[in-house]
Amino acid sequence: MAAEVQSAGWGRHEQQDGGAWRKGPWTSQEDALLVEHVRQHGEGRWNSVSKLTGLKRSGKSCRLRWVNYLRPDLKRGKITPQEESIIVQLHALWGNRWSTIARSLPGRTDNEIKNYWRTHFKKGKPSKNIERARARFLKQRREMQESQLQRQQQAPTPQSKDDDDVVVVAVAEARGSWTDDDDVMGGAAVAPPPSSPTPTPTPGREAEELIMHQDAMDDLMLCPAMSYHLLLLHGAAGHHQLSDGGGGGSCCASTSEDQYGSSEEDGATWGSLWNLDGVVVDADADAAAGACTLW
DNA sequence: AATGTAGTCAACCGCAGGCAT
DNA sequence: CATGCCTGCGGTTGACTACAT
Repeated sequence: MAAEVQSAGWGRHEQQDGGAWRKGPWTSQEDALLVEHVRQHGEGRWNSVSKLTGLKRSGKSCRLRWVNYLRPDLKRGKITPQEESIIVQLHALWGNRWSTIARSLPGRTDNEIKNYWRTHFKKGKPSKNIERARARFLKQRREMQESQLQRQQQAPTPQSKDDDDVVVVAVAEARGSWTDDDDVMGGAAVAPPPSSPTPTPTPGREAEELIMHQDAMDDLMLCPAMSYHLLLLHGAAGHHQLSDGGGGGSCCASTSEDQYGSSEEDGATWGSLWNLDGVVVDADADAAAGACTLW
């Protein structure tokens, strides 16, 4: 039922003025009309756009155009290696849930990410950067686990809970102080799993979910920035504090432009975090891992 | 310079879930 | 509770561009 109704739904207000919806590329005039409409009425109510603006576009088309092209917070330009790594790792975690992945990449649309994936990974091999990053993350995770083990052996803490559980809870608690808009990797790290699209879960609820998805959290450790957050929460990152970047809550919680724009110093921030180009995956990889200063 | 091929991107289509009535 | 509508998502397509031959 839904299918037929739905298709009809979007085209239902059909034929405004007896004519069919316009299709194909948008003109600048149409864009202007849509932008003006959103400016006045906000997002949503897409089906009313045609009535209010005279635009001969379906609500569905209007929404798509706005979301994928006209939104002011969209980031233009190529996907950066950092973003690429995030995409790959989140895809490994979530599969083709492009919208979920997109939420971890402010300024990028699901469509963009989807296209990028299809172009770069669908039929080909992952880039060198990705392979390097994967190798490094695996290695670093192993080292982390080893160091944790050592810590536990050397100085058993009064904590009754397993370390990983503590991390999970800490992440959930920290969530409260991070904003979705600002929090790039934080969003990624604590984004609800695919099966639980909770709009605004309470911290407690979220902690519960995260604990429930302990396996997923384990996978998340593959992502350097996510792991970084976890390390921060463990107090293992020295002077790097979550308060860095103000409300952002982390070194990588600045705005999208800040992160990937042309800024060199921001590039340095990411560089220190990801250090993709300098990573060597060989016998000296240990040193390379160390070169990732945040570890 | 012309042609073929691959890559990229915008847009469409169908489906499913949520919400209101 | 059932029905219909709205919105969002993922898959797919087609046009355009860049590059190779």
